[in-house]
Amino acid sequence: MDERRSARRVGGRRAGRDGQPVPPATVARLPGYLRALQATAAEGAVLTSSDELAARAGVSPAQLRKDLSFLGSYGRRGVGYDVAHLREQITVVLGLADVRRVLLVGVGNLGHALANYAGIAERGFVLVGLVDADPAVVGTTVAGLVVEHADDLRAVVARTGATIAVLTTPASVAQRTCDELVAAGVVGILTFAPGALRVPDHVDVRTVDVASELQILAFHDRARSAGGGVS
Amino acid sequence: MDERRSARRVGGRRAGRDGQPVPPATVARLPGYLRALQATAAEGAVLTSSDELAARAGVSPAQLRKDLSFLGSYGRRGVGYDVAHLREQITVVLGLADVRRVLLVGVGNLGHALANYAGIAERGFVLVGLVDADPAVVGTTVAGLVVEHADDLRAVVARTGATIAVLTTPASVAQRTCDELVAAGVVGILTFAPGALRVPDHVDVRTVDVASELQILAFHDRARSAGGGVS
DNA sequence: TAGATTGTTAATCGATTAACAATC
DNA sequence: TAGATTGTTAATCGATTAACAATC
Repeated sequence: MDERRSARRVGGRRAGRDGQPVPPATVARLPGYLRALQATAAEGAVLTSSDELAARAGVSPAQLRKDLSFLGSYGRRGVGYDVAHLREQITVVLGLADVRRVLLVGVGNLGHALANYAGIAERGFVLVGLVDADPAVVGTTVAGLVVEHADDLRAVVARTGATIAVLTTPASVAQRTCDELVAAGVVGILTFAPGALRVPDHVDVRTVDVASELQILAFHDRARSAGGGVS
Repeated sequence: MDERRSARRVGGRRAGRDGQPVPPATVARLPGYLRALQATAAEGAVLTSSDELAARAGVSPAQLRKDLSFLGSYGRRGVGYDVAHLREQITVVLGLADVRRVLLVGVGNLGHALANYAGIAERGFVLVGLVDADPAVVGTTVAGLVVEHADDLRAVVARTGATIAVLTTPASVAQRTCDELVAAGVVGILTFAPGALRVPDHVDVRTVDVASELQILAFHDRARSAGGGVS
């Protein structure tokens, strides 16, 4: 086993260059750094600093340097970071060196919007399939793909080689669909259905719940107005 | 000033019943508990336990009890929690006792889908306005509301009394639109545009970045396949 | 009373921050 | 060399977990 090629795991967490695991909180910020670097590169800058990059990403310079230190030492003291090189390193760490294949399940209003969302393709992914249970939707073309039937989900995953799925079905069928995706071999699921999904340990779930986000905002809204007394 | 009615603040964080602040991590889980309680109530249960509720919400019973303890003591030892009462308490804490008015800015594919998303109304919010910069969209009716022009944003906020905004504009105009929302008096913003938004301290921002979520999933996907050697 | 289940405590764990030595 | 900026350390802070006394 070639240690330079293989990924070493430390306590179930992917190891960085030096064998240290990358903390989840750091992983969650890496996409923001990558995006900030792309903006910097677009302006033609060759070098950048933790100050500049942190400002763009909306974190503190200390936080940024700490995060990058988990990946390795990609900056030069007194100089800064090479934009192209750091961009490349983060791309590799995030697993975006190879394009990831994404399957979208549930082509309703939201699924339709996401299928046409350019940001997905721009940031390392290919949409390889669309699946829905509604006969009226199956067979139609959305974002250049023909929508296939939910009954064929397993075959679609096998044929397309999708490893990541976006789940935009009604909440009532989310868990069942999730189970089918897992059975088909998908290892990452981004769900927009409210409610917790149960998955085996080797599967990763991220949940976007719009109403929950609004409720969190409402908490602060209330905290703000309650003291002041708007009357 | 009546202490029983007014909200006390501790270090800028809203205080719970006993004056202790509610930790952000706890606040972020409250919507999940509320939803679990609604499901429990829908099944006709009058009492529930930390075990059952935690399982539904996808957290540990210890976590749930700890979280609820920040709000006060709403359970009975040896008995459990009264579903209706706990539901009411969390609703109040989250600031959902009064319906919150939401403005949606950017009626493209995604904005259109969100405007029609029933979950928003079901969970304590009213959509009170739609705004877009595209003359082809302004004047059309979406989700029962006539889309107004972005130039009138300030007037729309004033007229509708919206305190929370959903931002689904292109990334290029997100910061400018955000500034206008803040100037108009909005105190909570849920943005779907990638990239950090700068806002004053009294404004709360939550960001949903679909591509970032996928990239986080890609990290784990890579971690998984790199060790195993698929070929 | 006996059994069940909360609310709270203390211990552990992970994340953030600040400061500065290393080094370009 | 002098100035700049990283990478790392140590301190602080916040979140999670496990255990159990309180109490229904």
